[in-house]
Amino acid sequence: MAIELSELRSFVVLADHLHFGQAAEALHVSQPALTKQIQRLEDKVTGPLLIRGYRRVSLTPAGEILRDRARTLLRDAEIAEQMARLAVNGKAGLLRIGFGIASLAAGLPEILTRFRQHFPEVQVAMRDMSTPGQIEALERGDIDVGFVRLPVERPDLVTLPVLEEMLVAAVPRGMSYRKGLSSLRNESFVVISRSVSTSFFDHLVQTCRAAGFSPRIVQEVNELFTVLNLVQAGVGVSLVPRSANLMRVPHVRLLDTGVAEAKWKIGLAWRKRDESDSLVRNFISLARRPRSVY
Amino acid sequence: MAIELSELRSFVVLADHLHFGQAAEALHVSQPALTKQIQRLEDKVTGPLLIRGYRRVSLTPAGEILRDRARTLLRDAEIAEQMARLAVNGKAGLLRIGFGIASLAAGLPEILTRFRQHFPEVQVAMRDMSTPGQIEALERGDIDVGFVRLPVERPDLVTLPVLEEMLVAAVPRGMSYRKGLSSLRNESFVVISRSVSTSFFDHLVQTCRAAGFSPRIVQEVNELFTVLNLVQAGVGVSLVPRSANLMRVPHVRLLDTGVAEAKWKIGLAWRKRDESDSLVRNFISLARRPRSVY
DNA sequence: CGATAGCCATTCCTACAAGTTATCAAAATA
DNA sequence: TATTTTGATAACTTGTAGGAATGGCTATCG
Repeated sequence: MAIELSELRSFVVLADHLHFGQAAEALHVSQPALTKQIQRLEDKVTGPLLIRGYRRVSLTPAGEILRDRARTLLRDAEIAEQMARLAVNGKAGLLRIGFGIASLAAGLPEILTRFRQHFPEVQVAMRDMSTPGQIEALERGDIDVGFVRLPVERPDLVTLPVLEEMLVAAVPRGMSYRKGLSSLRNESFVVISRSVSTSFFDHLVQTCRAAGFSPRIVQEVNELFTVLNLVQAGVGVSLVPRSANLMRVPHVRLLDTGVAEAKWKIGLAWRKRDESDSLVRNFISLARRPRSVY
Repeated sequence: MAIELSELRSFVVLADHLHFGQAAEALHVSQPALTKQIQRLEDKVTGPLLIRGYRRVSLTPAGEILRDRARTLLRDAEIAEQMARLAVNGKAGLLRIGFGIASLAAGLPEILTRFRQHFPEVQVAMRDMSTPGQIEALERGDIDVGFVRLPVERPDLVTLPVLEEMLVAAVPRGMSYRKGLSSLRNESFVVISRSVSTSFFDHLVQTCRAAGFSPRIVQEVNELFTVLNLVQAGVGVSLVPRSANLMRVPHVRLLDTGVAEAKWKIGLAWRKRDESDSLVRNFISLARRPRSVY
């Protein structure tokens, strides 16, 4: 028979009181019960842990060693139980989140901040990847939730629309925009590289097409922030997510395209079989709750 | 109710097998018993640790966390039990040993070596102190055993003669020693400082007195080895423990004094109330066993 | 010195908790 | 639809941990 934690708990309390009666009271058991618990423990370690003297109980050297080890053991057990309890409630563990260009500027940072506040014990791993990349990563189990461009139609994935995003024209101050998007038909375009996000790039081209022209792309960069700065510098114009206004680059105006195709939905995606995973569930329900946008 | 190690043991085995029937068999219990154990555990952490699918049991994220923590916890518990078991048998713990000038050269190193071989888990702390210092340290509980000059007469201490030691004359090669110790009546003496060991110093003077003279002390040093080297260098002569021959300083002869007072007994001393301390008992019984001397 | 008090061990009994056997229920094959 | 696999449930049994009462040892006190 191996040692049980309850025995160690009793032993540690006894080691603190050095008095069977008082320790028993502290443990809410009768004194004979404690005596027998300690005897069991002493049987298991094949020797005495305490010296029972007249009105004086003291620890043997072995008892002192076990007391010290038992203390840390009990603390560790406490922590293990606590962590498991947090984990089953989705309050601890590891959540791997995929996100793309647009979602970063949009609601993601705020959702993340809120999630961190609610579940400080959860480790969050962020992975920057395109929507198709996220879908593949979800199916392969490399990430747990993704911020994807909707719609996603996969039998094993579930999605939840989180917000509607739209492309707006980013033009330097002073540039004419009388006729809406088509005003930019002859301008130079600075865009995020197609290799960074195929879908975003394609969507930009698509939107221009809807306005009746093909954008003349003169520069491709990797960051949305860079795009805006190049627009400010007069290198060209661009179409960016409306949420880019959060970046507040001066002298750059963000203007409605007036084109229906400019809009798209961003949503959360996760595995259907993770519906029961409380960590994922917690994240979803937090993202679902109303939040300030822009 | 708090978690018990037996529950964690069952859970870990189940997490390894991922099959209730097989895990139950491995644990030598029936399958329903295991099912209930796991249910208890899941109650305690307030949520599921396993997903029971058709022909497929798998761990929840919380289950994985608990499995990992449980494993280290069980290992630690194992170690704690093992250490306690060793400790009650006097095979682990801390033994503080006092020793003086003479005992170091005498049997101590060998006893120590043997003790280390038999009880490798026992930490040994050595403290260099005189016989009266050791007696006081024993009574104050600062050391557990001491190598002392006998006799010791204290009601709360027990002693065991270990070996008989005697002072021998240390003279440089070529010096006359025809008439025994009294040959040295007019020589210069190099001795160990009285502040290092009062009893040793006094014993040296006592021995000379028995030979009919008072030693003329020209130098006091702190180490026996230094004494021998000064003798070799011709600074003077001395009386040293016979066991000093182990140091084998060349050109120094160690010669019998022919004086009964030169002899004394070295013994082990320990607290009477430590008779039940298996660590001390083990050391004593090892010291008691026959050993090679010189 | 016998009486007393303090304190742990022992004994005996009860009750609950944990185990066993037998059976059920769900899900995927064949 | 019958069968197989596998975990959950039900009903019953038993081991054992805990409670109350008692015993026994030891130092102190009147």
